[in-house]
Amino acid sequence: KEVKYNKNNSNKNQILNLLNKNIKDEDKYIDSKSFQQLANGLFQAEGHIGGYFELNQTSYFRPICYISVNATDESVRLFRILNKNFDNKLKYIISLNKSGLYHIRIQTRDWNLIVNKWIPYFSLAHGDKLRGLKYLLKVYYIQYSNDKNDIDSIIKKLTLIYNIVDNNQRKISLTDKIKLVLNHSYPDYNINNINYNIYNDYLIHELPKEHNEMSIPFILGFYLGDGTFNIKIRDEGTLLWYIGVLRISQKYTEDNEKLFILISDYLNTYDLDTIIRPFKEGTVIVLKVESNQNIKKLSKLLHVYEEFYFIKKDQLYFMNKSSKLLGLVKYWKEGNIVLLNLISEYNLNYRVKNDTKYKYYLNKIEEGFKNQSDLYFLSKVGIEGYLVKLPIKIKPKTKYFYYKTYNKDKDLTLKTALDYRDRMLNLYLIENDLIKS
DNA sequence: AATCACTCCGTCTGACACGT
DNA sequence: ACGTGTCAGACGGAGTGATT
Repeated sequence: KEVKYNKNNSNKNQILNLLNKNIKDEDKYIDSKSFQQLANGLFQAEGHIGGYFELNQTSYFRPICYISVNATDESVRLFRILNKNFDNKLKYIISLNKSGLYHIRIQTRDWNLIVNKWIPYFSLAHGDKLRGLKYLLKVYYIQYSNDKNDIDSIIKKLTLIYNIVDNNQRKISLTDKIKLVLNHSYPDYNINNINYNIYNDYLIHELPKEHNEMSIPFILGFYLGDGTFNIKIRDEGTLLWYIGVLRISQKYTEDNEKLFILISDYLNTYDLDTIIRPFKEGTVIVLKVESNQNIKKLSKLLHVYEEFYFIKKDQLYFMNKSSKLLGLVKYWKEGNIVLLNLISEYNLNYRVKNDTKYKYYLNKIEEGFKNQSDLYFLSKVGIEGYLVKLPIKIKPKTKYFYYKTYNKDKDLTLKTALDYRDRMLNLYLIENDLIKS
């Protein structure tokens, strides 16, 4: 279980000390390219590029780049590895939120580090984040150029700054800021002469096509930031129905839609289907991996990067484990209960919140299977005996139990077949760490 | 399954302050 | 011009439940 840092078990200095420790030995062998892809995915989701002005009447801009997440032992581990890629020059900011949980920001406000390290490192980002980095670089070149104080440079720089974040919360509007700065440096200049349309041309409207690199670690990192996985329990008819769903939601923008299509196309090459849907009257766009088949495929792809589970460790183990049962428990009572227990244990969305609900589901399973035949996964073979065919991967795909082997005792034959079926299913649960032996 | 309505609180995005 | 500590209001979206 991942440990969350809250006001009862930690203070700021303790967390800071942990962050400043060296990375763990086993993390020293992490593939740096894969980790960079993962970090870029996380940056895509939780990263920020922005900054602020020192003074209202000047255009001197101070940048801020960061990634922020809840403070847990795993997010500390993640940030330590990330910071090692920056020669440990990134700073940490720790804050306590209202519910008593700590939050960490790994950030820099250092132009030098941003231009030489941050921007190159996060060049695998897409859409608005990539655009933001490109704008920030342009701002840097203007701010430190010889003609930085030219009217043209000032307006160009301010225009770029105001477009780094699509929903900026600046107190002064772009036109007011331009007026303030120009008024201060050029009191005689007639600000009514400014043609703002020209400066919009400095913005990048279409990102270059070379940035279409996609990878499983990037998707994993993106999921770590903005994704969620849960299993819905549908309670209709006589039996329960379990549906695994992984979702990543983003604010609806053209950039994000393109990114989702890129991810979707990439996952398609692994024969994995996704659904992209607008949500909340088109303000949000959601990428979903649904259906038990798709979840199983995704689970296998992600499992390769188990060392990168980080802040979604619990959720991803839950996904890996439950995907061993999704789709095959329909006629299998024990499997049904184990899956229900898993869902209850991980306490995720559509959680089995309280005992009453849990007991209700358990009872539903008991009742549901009363009406089902006990001869599931087993069929009669003419007048010769029985055949057991299990939904799991197993050495002989099917196993026969002939009457003649058991002295033509049909009841004994059936019992042996059933014992075999139950034993193998139970073994499957044990081997996949779904129950204790 | 899809969609809608509603609430709450956590994060996002700067902003301020002060030192050198 | 730049480093750094700390703060806060607004907005977004997670969570929830109901309906079709």
